[in-house]
Amino acid sequence: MVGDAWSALILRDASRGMTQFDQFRTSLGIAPNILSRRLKSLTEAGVLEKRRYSERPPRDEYVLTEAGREFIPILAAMGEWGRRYNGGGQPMSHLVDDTTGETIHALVIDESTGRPLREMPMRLVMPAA
Amino acid sequence: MVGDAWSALILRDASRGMTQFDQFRTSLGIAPNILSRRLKSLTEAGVLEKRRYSERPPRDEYVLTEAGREFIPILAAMGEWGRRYNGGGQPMSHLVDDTTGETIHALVIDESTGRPLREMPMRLVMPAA
DNA sequence: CAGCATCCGTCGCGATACTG
DNA sequence: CAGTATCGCGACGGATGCTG
Repeated sequence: MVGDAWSALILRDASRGMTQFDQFRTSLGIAPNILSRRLKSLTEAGVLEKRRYSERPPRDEYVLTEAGREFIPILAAMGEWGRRYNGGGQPMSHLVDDTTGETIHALVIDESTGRPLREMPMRLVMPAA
Repeated sequence: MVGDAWSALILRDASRGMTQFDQFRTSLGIAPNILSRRLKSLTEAGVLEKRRYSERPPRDEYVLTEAGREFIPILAAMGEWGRRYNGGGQPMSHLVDDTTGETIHALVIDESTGRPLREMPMRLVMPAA
């Protein structure tokens, strides 16, 4: 779903409250036809929802669905990883808690035990063929 | 890094202990030239390491680096997401704790507060231009 | 402001054949 | 077992122009 050059960035911007076509366009510097294509595919994938917020003139906005909102932490985890292993000491964007201002470090755990997945021995179980 | 059709699947298989060219090839049904290309790019990305384990005949194996191992939980989180929002009730592969047999549910939290990122108000801070 | 239509270049994948 | 060489195709991104 985000295996292309732009979709992940669009979702990131959407999580920051961006909703309009032109906001995405100017924020990302993406060609309008490409943005249109990606917004459509993200909508069809069920992570964005197109909503008409004005009839005259007709205006649509794109907002994250629940599935889309639930995907944002994964983007955050990818960001955390990139900062650690590909940052190279350069200053990079990062997340901060909007209430305390503290830097956020994304970590993937097992929900029931609370243990980091990184240190858990696990097995992938395939469905019955 | 995994924005193509195969790299994520290769890393997944590598996390299950797969190391050899032909293991990946038969497991995934990928064309050999493509596999070669992807193994090279993943190696250059620093998530796989090529190691010679036999001199005569020359044999190499591909093993996850620390960066590669640290990426696996992110794949797990993506799998969890897909199961929830794109599974459609169909039987899918899932992770189990290898010691207890319990099903693992990946969750992204903030490391210092322990709160799920999903329910945290956050802000993306850009580096100084 | 919010797109769609068209055309075009590039890159990644797939199939096949071949090598040490 | 572990790749390389070659070819064709499709998907994606980019530029440009047009519409309501």
